[in-house]
Amino acid sequence: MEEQARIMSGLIGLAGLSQGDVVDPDAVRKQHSLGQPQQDIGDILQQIMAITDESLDEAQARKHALNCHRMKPALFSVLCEIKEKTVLSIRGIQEEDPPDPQIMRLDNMLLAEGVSGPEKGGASAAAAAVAAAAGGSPSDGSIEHSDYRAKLAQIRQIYHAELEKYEQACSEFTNHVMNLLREQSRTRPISPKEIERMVGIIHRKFSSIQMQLKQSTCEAVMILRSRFLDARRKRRNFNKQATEVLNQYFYSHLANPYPSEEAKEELAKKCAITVSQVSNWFGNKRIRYKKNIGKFQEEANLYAMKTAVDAASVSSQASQANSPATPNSALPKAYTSIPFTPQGLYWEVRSTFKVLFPMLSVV
DNA sequence: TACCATGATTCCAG
DNA sequence: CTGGAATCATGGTA
Repeated sequence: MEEQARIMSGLIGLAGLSQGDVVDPDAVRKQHSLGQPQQDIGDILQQIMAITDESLDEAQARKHALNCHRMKPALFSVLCEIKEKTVLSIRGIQEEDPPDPQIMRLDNMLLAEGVSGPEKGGASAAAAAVAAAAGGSPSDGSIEHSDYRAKLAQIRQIYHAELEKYEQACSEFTNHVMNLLREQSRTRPISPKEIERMVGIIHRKFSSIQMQLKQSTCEAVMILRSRFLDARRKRRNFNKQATEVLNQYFYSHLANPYPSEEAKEELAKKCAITVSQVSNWFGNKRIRYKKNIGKFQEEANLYAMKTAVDAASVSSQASQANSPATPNSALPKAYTSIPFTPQGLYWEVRSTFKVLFPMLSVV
């Protein structure tokens, strides 16, 4: 009975009433049984209205008295339980949402582009991917590639700086709210679960901001990429000297115009172009030569003559004891040591066929 | 401005 | 992965 009285007084205290107002629970019961609840409520209202007249010290003192009440924890835990069973459980249903597919998509893209993820591997992987798409090797070091890499690094830097800012703001805000709630939990019932839930809400809010950041970053990468690809399409004719070197090789290897990897590298170096450009050039040259051998005949003769002249000048410088000049002797060793490949054989047969039967161009 | 030349890209087969 | 073939897109020129 004594305990009950204490709880009652505590609750009344919470309602802002003075403990002296209702001291005896029996008296309360008596009043109720007498059928005077309206009078009772009137009193309580009166007392609530009177709170504003209380001094701050009085209110603080009452608050303190309440906080120190030994039944307070029990009361709060009951209230928390009720709260969870009602309000929070309703909200809880929509809590466990699966990871947003949109944000997963953005994350994957940022990772693939080398914006998020490990610094060096990611960035170089992206550069390599772009280089591969451009048909060049990552070590080409062409202006476009370095430009692309620099721009990507810039985007990456901004992204990480912003992300860090958001994370910091998020944790600061979370801490602030947690402290606030902890503080408030002394004066109103707040369960740890509720705090946790609140933190979750904050994180979700911040992650939506993060998603916006990720989205803009993806857009920036896309724009950069498209610009890069546009630039890639811009064709520049090789200079005269480069074309000469490539043609020289082509016509002096007409029987097997398939430069080895080393030969391609050598040619690339000589022409100041990439290995893939050499491959492209040979691919185009073979197909165009084959399509119209007649048209290229003059060019072929010209380069055959040039090669012969070069060879002659080289052989004249060499001693008589050296091996007799061949069309290839003026070329670097890598050029002359190409094995006769099956493609070469196929190429020769087809070319010969075309020379003999130009009218049968369908073959 | 039309036309051809040419480097690059794409698709496919081996 | 490489090369053939078709195609695209741009450069150069008459």
